[in-house]
Amino acid sequence: MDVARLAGVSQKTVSRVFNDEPYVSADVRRRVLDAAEQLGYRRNNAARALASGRTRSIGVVSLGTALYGPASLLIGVERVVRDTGYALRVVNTMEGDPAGVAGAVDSLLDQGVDGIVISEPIDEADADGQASLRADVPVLVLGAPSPVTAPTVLTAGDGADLMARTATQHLLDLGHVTVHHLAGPHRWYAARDRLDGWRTTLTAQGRDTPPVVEGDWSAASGYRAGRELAEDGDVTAVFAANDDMAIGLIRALAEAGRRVPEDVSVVGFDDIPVAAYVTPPLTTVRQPFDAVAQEGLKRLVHTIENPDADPLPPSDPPVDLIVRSSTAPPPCRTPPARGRRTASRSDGGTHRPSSPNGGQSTQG
Amino acid sequence: MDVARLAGVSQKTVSRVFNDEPYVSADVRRRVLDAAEQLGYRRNNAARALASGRTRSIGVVSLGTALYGPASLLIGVERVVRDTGYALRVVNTMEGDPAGVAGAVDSLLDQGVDGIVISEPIDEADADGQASLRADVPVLVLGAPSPVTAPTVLTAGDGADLMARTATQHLLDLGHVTVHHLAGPHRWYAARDRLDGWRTTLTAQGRDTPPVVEGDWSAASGYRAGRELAEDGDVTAVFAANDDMAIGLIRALAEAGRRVPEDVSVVGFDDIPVAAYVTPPLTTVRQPFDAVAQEGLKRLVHTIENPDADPLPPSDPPVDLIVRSSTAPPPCRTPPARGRRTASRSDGGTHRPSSPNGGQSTQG
DNA sequence: GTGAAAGCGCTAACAT
DNA sequence: ATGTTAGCGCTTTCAC
Repeated sequence: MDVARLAGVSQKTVSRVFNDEPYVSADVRRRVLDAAEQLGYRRNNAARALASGRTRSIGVVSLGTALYGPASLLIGVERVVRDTGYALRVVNTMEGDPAGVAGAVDSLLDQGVDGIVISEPIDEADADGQASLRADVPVLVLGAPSPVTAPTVLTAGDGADLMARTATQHLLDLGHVTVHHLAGPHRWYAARDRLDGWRTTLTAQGRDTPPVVEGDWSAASGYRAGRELAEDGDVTAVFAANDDMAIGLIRALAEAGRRVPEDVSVVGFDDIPVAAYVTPPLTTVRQPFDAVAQEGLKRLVHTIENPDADPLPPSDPPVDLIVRSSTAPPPCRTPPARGRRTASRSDGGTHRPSSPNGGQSTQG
Repeated sequence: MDVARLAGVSQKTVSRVFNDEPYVSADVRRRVLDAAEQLGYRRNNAARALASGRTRSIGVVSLGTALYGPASLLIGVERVVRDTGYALRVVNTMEGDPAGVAGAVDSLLDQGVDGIVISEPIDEADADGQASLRADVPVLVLGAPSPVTAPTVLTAGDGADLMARTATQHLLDLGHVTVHHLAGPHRWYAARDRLDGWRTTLTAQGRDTPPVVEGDWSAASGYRAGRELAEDGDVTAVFAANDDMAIGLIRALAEAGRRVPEDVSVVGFDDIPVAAYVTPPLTTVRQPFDAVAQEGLKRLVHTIENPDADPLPPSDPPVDLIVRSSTAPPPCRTPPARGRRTASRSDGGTHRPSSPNGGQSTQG
């Protein structure tokens, strides 16, 4: 190694300097650093990985979608991974991808990673996929438990259940007799979590559990669901599994002459950036993406670096319900004359004195 | 190597099989594959990289934001990179990050990548950063030219200019006397491109160039800008540099009693998923993220694998203006009685027979 | 068509 | 505090 020669020391000493190992005199350290600087030296990671058996990189399996949730989670993961000194390798899976998550994990294993993060897992199409999801490095599953075989399997961010309960409860507290649910695709753990939270809250209070309408996270699917729901005069409150669907839903409701929130209250999920600015400003649950990523990665890295120690215990992230203007008490039980609303026109309730930025926030 | 022993061949032959090199008999290939299968063998990438001097991975510097544009671009890049057989390393830069893009590039170089993609570059805070952005591998800059020093510097996706011209022209064609512009942060190349396109169109037709209002891409900033613009009775058309700002803008306009599109037309940029479902459905320009990523990466990989050949020539992506309901001809010059609209309420034009999904699309 | 030898640039283990 | 010796698992080069 040229740096060693230039600094007049052994290769091993250079290695020591760059790895911040003890037992290098200040003088030697300086000489090495200078020599390296002068030569524009940067240590070869491939050689390092080969010799040490560790790649110092973490792989993440992410959904190939610009949906706010998955994208935010990925960003959070990147930041934390980099802070811990690891590099990040990313592999996306598209929904319906034949190779799926198993294929993505495999490709990460091929590349060589010290740990794997599976973000927002969904069920694979074929049942036999179950067994094939195995890794020989620790795995962190974000958003839900998942059938993975690995030396250590960690879970974080599975708090959607509680958040969904909070959202549903908010509607109930407003006086609604029951709450309808516009769910995400059933294959998504995240969607099932939210659905469970909703159902749990309803049954715990002895309320009716109306049939679930399932969307695909898109505003378009929310719109379709909205047309359906608008038919049913009994619907006074809907909890949508994400904000995009809530927005589509509100539009369909408005077009059908059902005002939000006067006739129907809607709660979303995610708190996407435009949520405060649509009409009406959306009441929603903000997901703590960064906190989840941070907490999960901390435990994953701990496990990577202390394979024999006990894994760190999980900790629950906060629930953050943002109350804006899409929710209100239900309309009076003895409704005014049916002719009261004109069928062909609608508005989203902009007549309220509005301050979109705000919305009171409730920690729970 | 155990596989070699089990198959009764040399190490080199195993290598040949796994690299699809010629000159291996079908029989031997089978034996090797079987042995590998049996042993659960997967080749060690670190060793491969060390011996060959190529890491077969590409690094991408991305903005650490869930904004639709950057996120979509990243997804496109990942897909294409994986299709070409490379691995993807990701480093995010936050706006205002002291290390910035230069730091990100450096960390990628440290990790060892064969090429670098810089997505959506923005100006660094300090002027002296210019010189430090150098890499010893080919670089692809997505979205704009950028001062980078590297063996090869490629550019793709710098067509925002043309798209902005199309958007502005659409408004002019509708009969508006001039068009206001709600720009993105000036530090972003993408924002400047759009601004340039807007200005060019206006001056080319001898129109007035109203002062630019600058936002930060967020709906909140669009809302602020909207309050300002609503004061000015001359404003009949606004081209917003992204959809989020357009949505905030529309809300502010609505609150001020200015109807969209009857009083003011608004065009957005991006075509985010909810664009068709907000009120009114947004006319916007769809960005061809996938096409840009694909085209750019194809050229980058070509350069990586044929360092001495001439780089492939760039090709222009299509422009896709989606006309929905937020644009219309300007109000009559001799306006109807002022009392026609009730000041305290507003709607976004939902009275139109609406089909949010649609919107006619114009290839240009 | 196949194999032998050398070495990529590090780190691990053991000197000194 | 610093140096020596071995490899890590592959690809390269050249020989057969």
